[in-house]
Amino acid sequence: MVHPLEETLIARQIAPTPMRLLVLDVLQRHPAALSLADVELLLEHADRITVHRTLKTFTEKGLVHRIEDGSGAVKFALCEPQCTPEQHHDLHVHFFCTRCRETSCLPTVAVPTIALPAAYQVQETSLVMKGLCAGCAGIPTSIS
Amino acid sequence: MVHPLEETLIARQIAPTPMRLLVLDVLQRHPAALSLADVELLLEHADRITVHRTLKTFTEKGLVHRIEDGSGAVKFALCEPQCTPEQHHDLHVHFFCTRCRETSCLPTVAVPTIALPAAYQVQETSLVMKGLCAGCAGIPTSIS
DNA sequence: CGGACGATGCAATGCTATTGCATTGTTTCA
DNA sequence: TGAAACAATGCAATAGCATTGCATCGTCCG
Repeated sequence: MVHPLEETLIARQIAPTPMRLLVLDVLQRHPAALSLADVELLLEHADRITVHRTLKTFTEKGLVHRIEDGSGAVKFALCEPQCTPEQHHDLHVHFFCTRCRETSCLPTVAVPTIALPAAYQVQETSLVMKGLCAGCAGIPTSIS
Repeated sequence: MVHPLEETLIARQIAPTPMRLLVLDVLQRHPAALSLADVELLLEHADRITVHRTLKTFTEKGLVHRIEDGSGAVKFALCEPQCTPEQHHDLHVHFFCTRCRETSCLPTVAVPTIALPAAYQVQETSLVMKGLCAGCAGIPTSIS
């Protein structure tokens, strides 16, 4: 029987190499969006460049989407199953916690339709909210 | 009579040095948001670090706001008069043109109120739309 | 006049993303 | 089976933006 992780990659036409399975596994286990450095740390012995190219491949194949949360580093999170390489369905809000610096997807909060002057052709909308996440909101300010 | 540019700085409690007046002048003349490198180029003989610190000061004093448009470089644009250092009123949509790579503020397009689960404490909302701007939309794809 | 303070500018550094190139591993086909 | 063809990997090196350290300069104030 083929491993579920392998099936996920094959469904996206990505060759299921060991490294890619490891990266996918990390992404699936982690609820928050991960930066390149995050993945590198979580995998211990992984090469930074290989992880970088793996995430690039994943993005091009529509398996993950990029999130620019203003932290300086681009983060990555798994897409919904219906995403395609041409059209990322990451039309949900992303939340960046200024305390724990974690970025999470809020799949239940849709990005509203916004009307622009007719001359504009919109290809993509990115909506990032910043503040305190559910876990950090109740904790008084302190150095973690 | 005090120069209008000086008045703007003094109103924000920023000492009106020549360099700051130059940077402010560039920002006022330019309709699109400018990156650090943009300002540096437009001022020819300005030092990159000084411009950087000038923009940092302007941001802290509530004169300009930072825009992360995903181009890799942070861009800056003048705030509305009612902005304060504590609360930036940049609650308008920003538009990043993927063709001319210019980022512009759309003051007339407000960011809609978005309800999050109660546990979240929102401090800031950033909404960037990407596509073709009014000027580039009519031009057929070509290498500029 | 002289000290204090802020602003400026040069040099150097850190961090993230990215490319070049050689090696490894796997698939394909004769 | 064996060898070419191709993709994936990993080390080294580079590029670009942001940032800090430190010395200098200029101005304001006592």
